[in-house]
Amino acid sequence: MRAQLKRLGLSIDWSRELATCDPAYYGTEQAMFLDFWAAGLAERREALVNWDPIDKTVLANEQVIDGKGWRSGALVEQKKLTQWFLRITDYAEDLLTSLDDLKDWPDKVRLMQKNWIGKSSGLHCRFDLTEPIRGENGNLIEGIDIFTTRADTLYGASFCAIAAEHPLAKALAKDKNKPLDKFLADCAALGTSETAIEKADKLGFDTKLFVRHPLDKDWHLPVYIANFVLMGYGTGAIFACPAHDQRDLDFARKYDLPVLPVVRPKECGDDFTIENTAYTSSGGETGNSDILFNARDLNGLTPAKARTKLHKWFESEGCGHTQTLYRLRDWGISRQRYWGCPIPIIHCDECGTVGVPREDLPVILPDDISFTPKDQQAGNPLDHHPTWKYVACPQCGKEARRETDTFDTFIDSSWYYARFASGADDQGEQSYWLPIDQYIGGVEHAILHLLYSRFFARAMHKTHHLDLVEPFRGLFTQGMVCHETYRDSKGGWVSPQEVQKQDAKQSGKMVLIADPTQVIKVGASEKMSKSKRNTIDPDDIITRYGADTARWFMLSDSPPERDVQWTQEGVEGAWRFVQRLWRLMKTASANYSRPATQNAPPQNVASLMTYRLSADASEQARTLYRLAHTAIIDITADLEALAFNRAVARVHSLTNALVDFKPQNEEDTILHYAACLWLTRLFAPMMPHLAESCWQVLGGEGLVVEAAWLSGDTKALEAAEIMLPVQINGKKRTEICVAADADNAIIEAQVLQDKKVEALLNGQTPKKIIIVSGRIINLVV
RNA sequence: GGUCUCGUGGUGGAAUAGGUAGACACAGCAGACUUAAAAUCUGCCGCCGGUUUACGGCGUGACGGUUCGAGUCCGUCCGAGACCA
Repeated sequence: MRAQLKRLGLSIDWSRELATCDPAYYGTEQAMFLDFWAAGLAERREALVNWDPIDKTVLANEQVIDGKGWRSGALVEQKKLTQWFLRITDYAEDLLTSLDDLKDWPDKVRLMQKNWIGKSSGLHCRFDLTEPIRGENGNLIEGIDIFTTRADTLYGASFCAIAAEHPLAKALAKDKNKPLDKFLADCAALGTSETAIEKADKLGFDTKLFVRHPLDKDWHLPVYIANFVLMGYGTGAIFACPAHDQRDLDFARKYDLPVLPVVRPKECGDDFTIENTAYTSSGGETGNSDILFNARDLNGLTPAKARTKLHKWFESEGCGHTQTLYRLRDWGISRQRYWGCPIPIIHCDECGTVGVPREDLPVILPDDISFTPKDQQAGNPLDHHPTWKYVACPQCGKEARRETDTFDTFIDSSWYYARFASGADDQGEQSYWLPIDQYIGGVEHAILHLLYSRFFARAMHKTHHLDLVEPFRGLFTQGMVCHETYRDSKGGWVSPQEVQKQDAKQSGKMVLIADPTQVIKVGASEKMSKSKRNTIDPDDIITRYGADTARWFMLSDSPPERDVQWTQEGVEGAWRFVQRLWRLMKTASANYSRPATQNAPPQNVASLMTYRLSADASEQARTLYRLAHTAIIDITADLEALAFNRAVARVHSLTNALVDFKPQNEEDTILHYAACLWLTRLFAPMMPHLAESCWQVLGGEGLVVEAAWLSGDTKALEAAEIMLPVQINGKKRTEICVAADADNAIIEAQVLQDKKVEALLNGQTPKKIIIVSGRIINLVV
């Protein structure tokens, strides 16, 4: 990888290269973690996780497929484990509001983070049980606390639902109850991911308990335990309004519970009913086209107004309050894997959880571990290691055990930018380099890496490791490199190296090189991956065509935020263009040094970089000059905007003009030569190796990358006459040539005198003439 | 289901601020050069008419709207993708 990047000629400062598996790197990480812990940003607590009982490891939500471990196929359980967490939720509000300041981030990514943080404001209130019951610990449970963003639908309440982990559910479970135990076990087997819960059948268990409606104490609602209610969000309990929430509706239909709509569109009558789709349109701040009905004292209000009224009422009655909730969860960072940074903690029976003393850092991963122990014991290799985890407690000196979990590897990538920026000696450079001006990455990191890094910067700031809180000032999300996929007649994947396109005169089809009778099925272009064998080895391309061809091709067609389709034809096109440029430069250089121009005024290359055309230059010279300066101005702007594909198109255009240009006199020759120097400067950022060779052949001094960037001669772009398109009733019919400084009256007179226009008007007088200066003329008839 | 983004030739894509749609390239077709091929060069290349020339009609997912003028703005729908549920 390193060799390939070097061959491509990327400007990377390799002296700053780092590896996150280097103990020097993760040792700093361990020290920071201890600082976070001391500052209350890290904590150890029990949490529900996906547990694979065969591999004996925690699984991330995305590693649970259909309730089974992606690797072992075992039914995943929800298990309560003691885990380390970073308190990212402390910064939920800050991470959200600061998004507004990240002006050079794509809106898309900011929106994704906003949704992920998921701030919502709602009502916290209580539904009292008709008969209080004893909890697991003997305490009295008098009611169910709920959180809702839709207080306006309270009169449409049909039942209450609590999570399987809710204290009330546990209270019921303590009296042995077989159907309930089975139900709770099923819930535990479902996994913790939202998608799993969303896709699962809505299942409920009737507790036979009842609660009183807070707005009408005589109104009793049944209480269910439901698998779609999450203990981790809000209070772990909801009131259900099936008419206005799809999940509640699915549940109500299944268990035959009442569905009473209380919100309807203004234009519908009071006979508005709900079939199988909940009416959910009034959730936001807007929704003013809706109105409440079937809602007693709230009838006629808009949902937003009804919410305000109810929130006020609950607060004045002292039985509820407005609450802000975030969807964002704390970041669980414990992993039962060998590949990761050891968590620098020692567990002592006497002293509890003790940090590894600074002087003992880094805690280094052992080399002698076994991944598949003979006794078939799966799980964490660090835990099985015969000696590693046994240490003396740093406080009391008694026998103690190391924490055998390692950090989520996302931690490693959450602060590497700071390590790059501070260099090897750790001093002074941070404030020069940070924040990062332009960060580039795939959009797949929009939430995970980019949110973790933003949090980490804040945590590092709080613990005095960093003097800023936003690490990335500008963000650009680039596309992937894709390639067509190929399959043989048996359906097996075939690599691009093994196929070729037959001549159109034969079949034009893709066939196997080894056996041209075998036709290959061409599939969709997809992200390059080894499994689909649609990868191209950069080394092959560089060896065959050179690094610049590869660079040029990648920049040429697609805008960088989109995927690039890698095609053989495209690469060859880029390669032909490299040859074309090279031929042009050789010709220009030869022309310039021909005896015919020996009498030209002495020009060195440096002065030609700012060459300005003389007043009596030829027509074709003036045209070329204008074209070249348009290119300078446009390409400068394109590169600034990362619009490389547009810059490439303009380099093509200028090259075509230079190839076509046949110098007729001395100034023509000088200009042509100068324009070749300019062109070389312009494409140098994209094809640096070729540019240096061209620069050399043209007799440039030093390196072209070190030559000053060009400044466009804006005056050259001002022409004496301009062509204006003429529209009649908005359709382009012809164009006329007018003086650049002509005012509207002159243009109007001129356009009406124009023979073509006269013919097109066919005797009619325009009702109105619209002239947009420098742009267009429109005659309305 | 909700929110957001995007739909332009055979293909990748241009089109600043509502002002000449299709720049630039890939593929294709025809020709020149060549013993031949490759390379190179020249011409054509949105669709439909037309005396294949001058030109005319249609055309940016579909249908409407605003405007002198809409790929661009607004509405509805269809399709794709992302995120959320």
